[in-house]
Amino acid sequence: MTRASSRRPGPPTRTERGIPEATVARLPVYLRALTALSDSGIATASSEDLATAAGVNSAKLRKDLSYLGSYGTRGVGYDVEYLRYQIAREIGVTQDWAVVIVGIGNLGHALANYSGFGTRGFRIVALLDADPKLVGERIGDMEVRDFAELEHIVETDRVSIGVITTPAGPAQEVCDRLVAAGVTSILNFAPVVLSVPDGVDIRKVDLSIELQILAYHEQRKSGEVALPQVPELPATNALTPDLPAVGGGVIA
Amino acid sequence: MTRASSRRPGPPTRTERGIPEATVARLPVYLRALTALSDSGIATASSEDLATAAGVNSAKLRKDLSYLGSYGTRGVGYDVEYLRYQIAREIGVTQDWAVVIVGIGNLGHALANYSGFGTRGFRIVALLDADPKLVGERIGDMEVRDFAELEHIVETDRVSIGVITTPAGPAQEVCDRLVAAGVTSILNFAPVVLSVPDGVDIRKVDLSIELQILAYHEQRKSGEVALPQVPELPATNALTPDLPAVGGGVIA
DNA sequence: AGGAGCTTGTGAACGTGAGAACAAAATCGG
DNA sequence: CCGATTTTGTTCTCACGTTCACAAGCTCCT
Ligand SMILES: NC(=O)c1ccc[n+]([C@@H]2O[C@H](COP(=O)([O-])OP(=O)(O)OC[C@H]3O[C@@H](n4cnc5c(N)ncnc54)[C@H](O)[C@@H]3O)[C@@H](O)[C@H]2O)c1
Ligand SMILES: NC(=O)c1ccc[n+]([C@@H]2O[C@H](COP(=O)([O-])OP(=O)(O)OC[C@H]3O[C@@H](n4cnc5c(N)ncnc54)[C@H](O)[C@@H]3O)[C@@H](O)[C@H]2O)c1
Repeated sequence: MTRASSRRPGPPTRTERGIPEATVARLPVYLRALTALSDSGIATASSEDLATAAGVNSAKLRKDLSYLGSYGTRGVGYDVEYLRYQIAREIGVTQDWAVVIVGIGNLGHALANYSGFGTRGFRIVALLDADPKLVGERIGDMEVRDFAELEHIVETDRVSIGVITTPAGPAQEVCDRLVAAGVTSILNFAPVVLSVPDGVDIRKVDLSIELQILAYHEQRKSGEVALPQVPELPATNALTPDLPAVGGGVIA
Repeated sequence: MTRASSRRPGPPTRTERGIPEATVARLPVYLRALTALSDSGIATASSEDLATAAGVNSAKLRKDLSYLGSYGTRGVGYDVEYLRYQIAREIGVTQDWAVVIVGIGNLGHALANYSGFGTRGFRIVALLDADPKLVGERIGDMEVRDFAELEHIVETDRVSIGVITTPAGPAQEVCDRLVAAGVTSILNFAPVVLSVPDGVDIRKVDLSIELQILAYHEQRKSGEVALPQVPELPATNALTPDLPAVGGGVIA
């Protein structure tokens, strides 16, 4: 509340062309839905059609789109190609983004083999690993290179996005190197909380967390009322009594 | 406002032991942080310590934990082992959940090779694929089985969680089969919006979307004010003019 | 025993997000 | 040219989530 002139309750905030985060997260879904419609030869779609294709409700979709501008036509709907272009431009996928992947193990290999990135908006410019045995291996039309080349590659290819698929242990160190080299957006698959300086964006993908969230809901579907019995509180902060061993491990 | 007796502003809602969704999503993070602390030999931790380890602010952490009960000690903090057990119990990872993975391609292989699930709370009971060439292949101590065996396996092993790593095309069909077989929680990696009946939970992991969200923020870091020029609106809903080809493709 | 010092648990204020509802704008048929 | 019909863009309201701030409660020291 220090700036932003005189803000009354008003709309969500929308700081000078700033789009609400929840909306930003849905734009890629709309983009994909539009592409699907386009591929089906559909030229115009109503908010209802689009909302169905994107799995949201139509009021939300219209409000989301309204943050970008007025790209629809009342009584008609949206021109699929035109809207697709507008969203792509807003997200920034009209240009190509250079990406490096660090840690070419199980997951790194899968990502490297994946054609979905290359096709649209993202270009993988390097696969990096610290393991000398992996360096030089060919994956598709790329070759695994030594992690030491990071700084050089980032500078040469103007890399702004880094993907971390190393084990949890070295992830923070790798992250620091990426940031120092000039990478300002990071997608992290390692199950650790990474800390980055201001100005660097970080997102994480965490399988174990997703499964655990599902487990929570699953538990309450079946058990419903019958939750496992709670062991009595420890008398004081006594040195941990014998509780069943349970997980959520650091390695998980 | 139809039910729930007389709801005044009151607390978030907390429908009869129901924990807010945002909190549920963070509990696994706390669980991991506690395991890390435990492994470092730390027996007691304050909300501040825990919050730092989990990458959230301490007020939020305390409020989250308060939904589970009063497991801390004022002036002291939380007993690490005890809290870890309580969270694990609440999430439901004190028991093992049987999981099937459908679609053993690049990503399915990576998941199958991953030790992180098996270690705690989740047990992969089958790897399924429709491709006869893959059926029979060994991955670790498991063997790829025919997708046709799904129903049998789900029943025998009481599978409640399914992971979909097939291409987008067959994903809905696979999903329907899973649901029909009795699976009530699904983790989907295919870039499509799956529809499921009430009572089935679904979560998605979508790489392209994550990257596109990063791209959005990246674009506004660099360009800041200088956004690419907007082409003029189409006069009417004329058949789509010549816009640059852009992505977010269905395959992505 | 009593007070000083910490740290939890929670009430209250604030901000963000979702959805219902509707006026405004466009098309179309007569 | 007008009224019926369709569908957007937006307003209003309620629900949810986050953060602050502080009383209550615990430990330890004197
Ligand atoms: N494989 C999965 O399905 C899966 C699922 C969920 C999470 N994860 C997480 O993803 C990450 C990768 O998993 P994985 O199965 O591919 O592991 P992995 O062990 O197969 O591969 C890790 C790779 O990182 C490389 N590496 C290690 N230290 C490095 C460093 N300092 N610099 C550069 N490279 C380094 C290793 O040489 C190895 O090639 C892990 O953190 C894991 O927890 C994996
Ligand atoms: N590989 C990645 O890094 C990556 C990244 C992001 C998203 N994805 C998505 O994850 C999914 C899998 O990717 P992938 O690279 O492993 O693909 P893939 O083509 O390597 O593997 C797909 C597997 O699914 C099997 N399959 C096809 N139809 C099936 C059916 N009806 N029933 C059972 N099995 C069937 C195929 O035989 C194949 O083995 C895709 O939807 C992809 O878009 C993958």
